[in-house]
Amino acid sequence: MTPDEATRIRVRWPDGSSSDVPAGTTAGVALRGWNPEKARTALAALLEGQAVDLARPLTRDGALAPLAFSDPAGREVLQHSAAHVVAKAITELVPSALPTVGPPTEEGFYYDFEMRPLTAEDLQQIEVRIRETVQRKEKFERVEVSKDEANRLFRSNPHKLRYISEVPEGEPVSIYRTGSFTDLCRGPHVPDAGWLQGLHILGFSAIAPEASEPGSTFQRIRGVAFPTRAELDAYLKQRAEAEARDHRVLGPRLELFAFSEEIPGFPFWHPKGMIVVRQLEAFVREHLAEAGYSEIRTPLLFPRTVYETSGHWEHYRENMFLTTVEDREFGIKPMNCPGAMLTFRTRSRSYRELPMRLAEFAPLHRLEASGTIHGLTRAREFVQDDAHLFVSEDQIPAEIQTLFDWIKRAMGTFRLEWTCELSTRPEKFMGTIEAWDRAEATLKTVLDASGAAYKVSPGEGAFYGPKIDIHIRDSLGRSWQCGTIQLDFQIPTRFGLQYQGADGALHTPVVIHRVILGSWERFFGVLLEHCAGWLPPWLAPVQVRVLPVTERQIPRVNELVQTWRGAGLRVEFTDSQDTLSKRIREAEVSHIPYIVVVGDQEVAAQTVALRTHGQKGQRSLPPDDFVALVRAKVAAREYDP
RNA sequence: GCCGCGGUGGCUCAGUCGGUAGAGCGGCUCCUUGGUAAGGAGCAGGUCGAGGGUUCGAUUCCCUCCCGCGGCUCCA
Repeated sequence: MTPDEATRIRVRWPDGSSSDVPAGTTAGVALRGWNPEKARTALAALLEGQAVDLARPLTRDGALAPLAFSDPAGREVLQHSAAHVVAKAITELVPSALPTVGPPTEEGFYYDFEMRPLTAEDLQQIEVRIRETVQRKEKFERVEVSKDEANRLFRSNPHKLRYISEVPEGEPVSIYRTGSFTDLCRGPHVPDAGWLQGLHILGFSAIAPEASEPGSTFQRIRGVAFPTRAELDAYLKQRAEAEARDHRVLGPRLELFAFSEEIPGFPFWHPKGMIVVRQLEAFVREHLAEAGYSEIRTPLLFPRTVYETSGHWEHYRENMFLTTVEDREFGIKPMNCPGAMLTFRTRSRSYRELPMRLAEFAPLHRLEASGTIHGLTRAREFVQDDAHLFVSEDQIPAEIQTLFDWIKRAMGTFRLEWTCELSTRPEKFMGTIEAWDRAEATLKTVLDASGAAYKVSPGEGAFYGPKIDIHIRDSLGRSWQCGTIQLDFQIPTRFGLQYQGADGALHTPVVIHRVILGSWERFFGVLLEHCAGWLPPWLAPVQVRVLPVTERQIPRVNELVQTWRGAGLRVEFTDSQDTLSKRIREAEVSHIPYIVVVGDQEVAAQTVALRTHGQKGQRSLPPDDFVALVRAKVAAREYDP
């Protein structure tokens, strides 16, 4: 029909070149004409920066680029296409299932359905159907329809009808068909399901029903997709390795900590784990000394009245362990704030005392929902490296800047990647909106000045103030909040805290609640996974294991162990009952960084044979040199042995 | 707390279509005295998560609870 065929349009390519193609040429065909090699790995295209299907006809001049799986946006296209194929399988298997949304995620994708709970048998059936769809290379076809038409198509699915109603009036609604399955979707998608050779279901679970639909049940099925089977296999292998470093497995195996069925969520720190905790404490205390902190110790338990003052009774009671003694209600403290506030309030204070920085490492108890307990990273009892800074408003930026610098340094010591988040006023909050706005603006100013990239999470603040959170990731990529800096204009007022200013008038201080590592528990859990159980020498509970080759060297080994312990090294030795190879293996699986072997040669030469984790082979050196080496690594808190 | 899956010696797992259980590692003992990731032999160790029900008989089937795992919600 088209006179347009005569019309040619100009396509600009990423390499700066451009070509003329007939109007109506699809993005895919144009790409092949430009660069067949790049077109081969393209699963979609970028048209003027916007992801589109390869089947999209080009209608006007513009910039066009291939979109491959290696591009984050391309990866999302593949994940989203995978979600459609999964939804197709589920709706075939359970026709009453109502698809809701199926977005890509950081790891892969999920798709939520209003439907009955899935079972393991369902999963097998789903996988069979997915394989069929992929093998048949079923096409993804885009169709644009009117809103009325879309409403007719999805009339049996209230969720989709709601999404359709959100499309601006007059705009066409796009839908995608894959075989028998039709979904409301903006797209784009891969051309066909043959791109999903590496589609894998990670699992399914119930999700909380939407508030508007009480009584209904929703299921989420999660998965991940790769263009090839080989890429999926590589991913699964890496994932299995990550699972092997789970701190919940490593902790008991390395005798660091354990949990008991008797009291879930409460860590038992074993002797070796306690050594690590003490080292972490020392690390943080060094900073406290440099930065002008004082350490305090306050009650673990407060009466209800104190929590009513602090606001915990109203806002946090359901997460507290409560008890009644002599007809008075008490709560075990879930946070250190009340103790710090009462400490400040002991006597009248002067502006000359500010900033007053009070640190407290006390066990905290929170009645976390049973289903959320997760080893050390989510426990019901834990100790934070906590402090409360009582400051005047003009002291806030400098204090937060110092904290930020320290966080950067600390994370560098542990070689942890971290991300930053600014959380703002939640629905349940104390105080005035004006005070909140001021606090949020202050944090934002400091963050902007620091140059750190951060994301804003509206409504995620604590009930008493906005906060900056530091997140680190565990071995499976789950993100955990560790450090946090929270500005609080509320609690000081509620406790009636005051100091006398230079002007002679009484002022209310601002409180900065802050933790750096978070809690020993969570931080250590993540760190253990990060280093796969190979703690840096300064943290390793046993730094050195000494092995005599035969029992002839036992006296020499005893001598070395005595000397080295005197020099502050954490040393163990094993006797000669097992073969040397066996004892080396035991030391390796115990994740001891330095293994020292002493045989007749070493006794004669007055040396030791050193095997260091992460280094090939072994070397011979005088005992004093070895001590100096380890002490230097420990003193500098070096990460590698 | 919600949904799904699971629970067999300290650990990892096999097994019993209902007739009270096996292995490897680890532990202990003995032999071996060895040169950089598992030397050999023997022994000990389990009321099969707990309680109730069905049954002549339950670790096995059913119910409840506890604990664990994966998600959801929530959080240091």
